[in-house]
Amino acid sequence: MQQYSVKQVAKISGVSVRSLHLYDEIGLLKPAQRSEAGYRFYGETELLRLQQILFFKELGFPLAQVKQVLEQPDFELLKALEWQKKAFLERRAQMEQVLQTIDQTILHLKNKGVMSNVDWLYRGISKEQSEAWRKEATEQWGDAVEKSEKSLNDLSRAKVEELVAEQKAVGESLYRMRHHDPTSSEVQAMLVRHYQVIRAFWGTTGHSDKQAAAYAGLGDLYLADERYTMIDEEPQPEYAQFLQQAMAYFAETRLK
Amino acid sequence: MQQYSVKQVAKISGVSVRSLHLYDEIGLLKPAQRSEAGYRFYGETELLRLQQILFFKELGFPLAQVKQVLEQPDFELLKALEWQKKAFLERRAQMEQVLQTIDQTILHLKNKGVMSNVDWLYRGISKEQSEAWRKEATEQWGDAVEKSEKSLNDLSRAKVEELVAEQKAVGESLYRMRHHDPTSSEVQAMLVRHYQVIRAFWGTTGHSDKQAAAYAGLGDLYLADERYTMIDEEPQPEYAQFLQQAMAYFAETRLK
DNA sequence: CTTGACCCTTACGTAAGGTGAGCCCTTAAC
DNA sequence: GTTAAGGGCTCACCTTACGTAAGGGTCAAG
Repeated sequence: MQQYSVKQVAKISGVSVRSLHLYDEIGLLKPAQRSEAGYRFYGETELLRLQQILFFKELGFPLAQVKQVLEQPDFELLKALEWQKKAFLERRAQMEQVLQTIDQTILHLKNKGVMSNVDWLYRGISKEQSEAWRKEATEQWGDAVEKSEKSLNDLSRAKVEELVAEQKAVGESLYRMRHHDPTSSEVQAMLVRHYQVIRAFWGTTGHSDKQAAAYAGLGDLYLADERYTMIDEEPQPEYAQFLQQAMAYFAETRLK
Repeated sequence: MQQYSVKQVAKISGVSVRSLHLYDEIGLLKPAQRSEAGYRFYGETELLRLQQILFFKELGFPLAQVKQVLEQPDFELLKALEWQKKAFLERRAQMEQVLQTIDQTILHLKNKGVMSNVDWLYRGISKEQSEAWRKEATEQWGDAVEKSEKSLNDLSRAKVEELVAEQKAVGESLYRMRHHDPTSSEVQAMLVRHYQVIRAFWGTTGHSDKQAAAYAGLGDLYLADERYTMIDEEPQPEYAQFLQQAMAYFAETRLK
């Protein structure tokens, strides 16, 4: 029967020698024999068991649970696996959102040159946290700007106030038009003003293609995150939908 | 100006008091003031910074890097974000695979009742590890069975040998037919034998619907993991494709 | 004046090892 | 016969981002 030293097992299995020591120590994987000098030697059986250990480790089980699972009959295993699957699905969903956040942040940064802290700050935060912020943000449009006022160091205070007022007015107008056709001329005309405001906040760099993408992206953002279109603490999904469509159309027809 | 105690900040932001202490200690987030008695008090500015911290933490940055990022200009941030995105995409891809593995394992367990250690053992293992195993598994069909022989305690040794031989023969026959139509009668006839062998290994429990699903699932597995259809260390993707199609057809027409 | 809710610091525990020191074993080369 | 290399062993401290006391100070209300 074949005997393998720690180094050999490490090489075969890809785990470190230290890990093997650890697994031995916690009784997860004991060597088949010890030489007189205390050297560990593993057989085929142990390699097989190591495979199982790595399998469950890869699934995200902590070592203690791996140990349990390998000692338990199949029934428990099944339950453990299904539990693990649920946890995995959750984590994946969360990752999806984080990825979106990263993408949008990158987009914003690229098209802005300078970070204004206006938008991205409030994204990708976990439920309770945003919950808390929501309470403080009674009025979406004005408040977000006000909060980030400090960081808009490239704009004068007067300019900021002007923009806030304009933003507010535009927002209200658009909201009143929420049942119009998003591609209609009156809506699109209002979007010109909206676009100007946004540009003023973001600075006006980059190629026009990129600007189009950025503006359309902002529309998607409104759709993806209800906080952007909340009015008096109430989310407005159809308004978000309307805005997104209008902005996409605007980007397509005016900015390309 | 508003002042917040640790407890209040914790409640607002959702982080623990301990974390705030830690962030203070490592200089990531210092309170605006300390009272005479040493009490920490945070202002709006600090809450804002905390939001940023949480944002990057959510993106998976270690605290040390968060600190760096918040001190660096935007340029570095952009690079960091894109780097992070790549890492994220990788992790997601890996998760996808693990999820598949879990699903298949669950399926196998459910349709088998008893775990045979034949298949699932060799799945979901990282590259280097499977690399090592691959070297030892010169002959896929026979070897995998031989290796798991010990655990097939419900089958006699003679029976196992018979099955191994049959499995081998069937596998070779199927391989020779790999350019035939997967739905042809000669292929499907051979699949009957294949199915018998598989059933013998797995035990024969469960509803026929489930058996159909399991058998088709095994076909998918052949397609998903080249190790199942390797011949002389060479992966055989078209053979895998052929097998998967043939088995899916078989499951659909004979097992439902 | 006491009670209870806060706050502080200090310090140990956690998971899964990485890294290194100090020392022993075995083997091949000189 | 010795020596150097390459393992191997144990012991023990380091890491991340906190959790969880322990032991003691502060502050407002009753």
